[in-house]
Amino acid sequence: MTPPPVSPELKTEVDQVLEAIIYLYTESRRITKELAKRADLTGPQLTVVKLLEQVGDLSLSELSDKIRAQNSTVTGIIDRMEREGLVTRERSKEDRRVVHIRLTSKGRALAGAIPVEPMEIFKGALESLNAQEMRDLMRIMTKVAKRVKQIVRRDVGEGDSGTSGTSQGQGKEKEEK
Amino acid sequence: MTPPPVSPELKTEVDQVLEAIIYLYTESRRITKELAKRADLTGPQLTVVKLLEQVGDLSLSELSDKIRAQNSTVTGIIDRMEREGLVTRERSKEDRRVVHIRLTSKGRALAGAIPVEPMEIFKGALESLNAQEMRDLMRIMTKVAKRVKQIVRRDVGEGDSGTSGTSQGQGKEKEEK
DNA sequence: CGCGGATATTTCGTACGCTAAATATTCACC
DNA sequence: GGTGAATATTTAGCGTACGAAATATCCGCG
Repeated sequence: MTPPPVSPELKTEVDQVLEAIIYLYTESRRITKELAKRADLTGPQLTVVKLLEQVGDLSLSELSDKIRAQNSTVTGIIDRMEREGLVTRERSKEDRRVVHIRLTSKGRALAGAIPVEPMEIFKGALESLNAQEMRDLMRIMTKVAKRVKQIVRRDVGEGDSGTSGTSQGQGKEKEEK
Repeated sequence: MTPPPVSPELKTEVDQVLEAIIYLYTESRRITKELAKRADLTGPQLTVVKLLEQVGDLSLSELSDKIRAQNSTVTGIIDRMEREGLVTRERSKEDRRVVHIRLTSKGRALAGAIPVEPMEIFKGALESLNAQEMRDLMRIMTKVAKRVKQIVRRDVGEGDSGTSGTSQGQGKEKEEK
């Protein structure tokens, strides 16, 4: 992680909610990692293996979409998985720009050995909510997400304008002694 | 990020909530990065600069706690910031193991030039909720977080043992093979 | 005093993750 | 039927992130 919180000293309601969100997110990554380690995989690799097991071969771009990462990132992940003999690359016959990623039998065996998707734990917790809470949560989260999108589009979208400061491109430092 | 979702084809309520959470989290990172870029900083660096501006000098360990990262990670971040003349390292006099991180005037100027903490945007969105929603959200998120902690402690905590099925507390999932 | 255990930070090695630029192909259109 | 815009993937460079091991100190205790 990194950018998020800054563990607040005095907590407002907002801070608490933020903290819960951050906790859940980081925890989901930790859990993925933990589960993955048992199979000598990394978090992203476990995700890929489980995904391919479920939906079959995918092109690298499709894979990137699914796991929400850039192509260049996935290239690296697949490189390492290929090196480990978990997947193979196969150039598409119809469109030779495309590469299909396929699980090897070793990769498939490994996927089978890992019982649940990491996210299941997370889901399990959400499912402990009753119907009413579930509805409320969904409605509220959706509202917040939408609101963030608005603010982002307005405030951050095309930045600058008055942002006078910021830019000390090269001013160079020479303050201290 | 990476481990999380796997963009679901059919979305249950749970999936939607998950997606909202993931969206909010990744968006908060994206925003931090975006704001940071205007000052020629990275996300974590902006976080550090803003933090030091507000609370003053911190030891490296204190800093790690605050931004929820490992010491070794923060060492790297501070290395680069020191190189850029944004902060200085000062060995503590009382305990020579400790290093105090201090903003330089350049770092301070930069911090001053950036108007809001990135998290403010996020908070702004949460604040658009009415009192009732806020209470609900806090209660629900806290409950979910607590539940995840339970499951984690039981299923993932100390690995192996009989954890064959990573079984969720509630019988739950057993749908797909 | 001197030793062993605890604590603070750094170093090392590996894996993401992103952007920008390079490559390789495909496709549309003249 | 060739050329330039689009698309798919890879390469290159930088900055996190983490765990484990190395370093340097500090501290309590005999």
